[in-house]
Amino acid sequence: MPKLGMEPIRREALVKATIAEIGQAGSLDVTVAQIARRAGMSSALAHHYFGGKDQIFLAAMRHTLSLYGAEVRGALAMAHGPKARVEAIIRAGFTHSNFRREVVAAWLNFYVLAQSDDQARRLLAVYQRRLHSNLVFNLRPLVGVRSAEVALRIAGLIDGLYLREALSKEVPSGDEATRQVLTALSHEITQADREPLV
Amino acid sequence: MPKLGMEPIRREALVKATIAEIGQAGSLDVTVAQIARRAGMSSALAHHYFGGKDQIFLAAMRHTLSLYGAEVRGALAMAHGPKARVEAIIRAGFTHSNFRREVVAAWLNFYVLAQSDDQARRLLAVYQRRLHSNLVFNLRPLVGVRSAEVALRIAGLIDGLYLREALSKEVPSGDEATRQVLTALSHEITQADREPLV
DNA sequence: TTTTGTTGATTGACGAGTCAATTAAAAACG
DNA sequence: CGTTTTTAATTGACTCGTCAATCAACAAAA
Repeated sequence: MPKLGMEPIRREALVKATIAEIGQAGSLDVTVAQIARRAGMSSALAHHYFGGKDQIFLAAMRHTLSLYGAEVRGALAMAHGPKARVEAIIRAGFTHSNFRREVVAAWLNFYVLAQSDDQARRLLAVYQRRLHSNLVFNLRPLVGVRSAEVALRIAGLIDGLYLREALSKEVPSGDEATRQVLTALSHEITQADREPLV
Repeated sequence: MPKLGMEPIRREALVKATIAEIGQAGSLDVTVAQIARRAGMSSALAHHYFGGKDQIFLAAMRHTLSLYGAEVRGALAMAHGPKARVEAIIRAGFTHSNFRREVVAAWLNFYVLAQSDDQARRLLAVYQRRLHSNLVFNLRPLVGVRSAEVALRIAGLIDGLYLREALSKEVPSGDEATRQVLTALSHEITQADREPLV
């Protein structure tokens, strides 16, 4: 059986299975055996490749975050002008691939994990900072010095809508959430229009 | 030792200890023994009064939620006029007693629990609906028919800022968060001013 | 003597992590 | 080109620890 070069394949399968399992359970109370079974291998093999449960979770987290990061970068590359760029950032968060139930559940649980696990916390912090500075930078031409503050509110609203999605039983509607954030954004811009320099 | 009427005292101690323990651990991975020790009794007694771990968590949840509910009602009673009432609702969420690290951590974990536990989900849903309809009702005179939508954004922003607080290592600043939400609120109102009927 | 409070000890289940053993591909060798 | 050796892949069985839940027993108030 031993075909060479299985490692990357197994790792990927495990990462995917982890997300799926977390999504189904709705929590991190998921056994290595469950994950391994879903990925079509023994739990011993999962340990062999990842070393431990923590590592598996971390890998799944990195995967989710890097997927999100790629989506943001891709959208930014297409967009011209600050407003389009901000919109691109907002839209990326609610893309179909980022806004599926399982992925949202994974995010929520990563937040929880980040409260006790330092590596998880750092990982999340990196992505949060990246999102924030992306927003601040591109908001500057639109809302001036209020840019930092506006970025906080926009990012906060995005997080909040994510959270609500995690709870609702319906199929996630990224479009609706996007619309809400874009509306908030337009309010912020209008406001800047009224009081150009505060 | 057996003094009569210990039950309510023990229950309360356990509920408080549960919140504290969840806050410290940052997760629901907390043993009954830990909770009981913090509350100054044996784990057997905790089981005796609550029946099981789930019940203890649920009780802690109800406590947190009812505390929050009381705060909202109290603030609403004081406030006159729609704008003051909306502000009161917003402020209540970031009160010192509701915005301590442990309480925020508890909320976050309750969200997670609600994904898998139906009782928890229902409990949270009740409070979310209550908050929502409170907002909608009082926003009506301020923003007209957009009231439902605005309530969604305000509530979302509140949740989002909560979430961020759970992660940040600093001491929670309720004032700052309140300011952000109030600013968003004022944008919404201004907007309504411009386009009275959409 | 009944009721309420209380606990130490125990049970039973579950799950993370380890290990020795097995398979088969690949590489080294003559 | 056969043969031997190494190496990656893979797992079943096992260990060890933890923890929820139970129970029998004791203490003291009513």
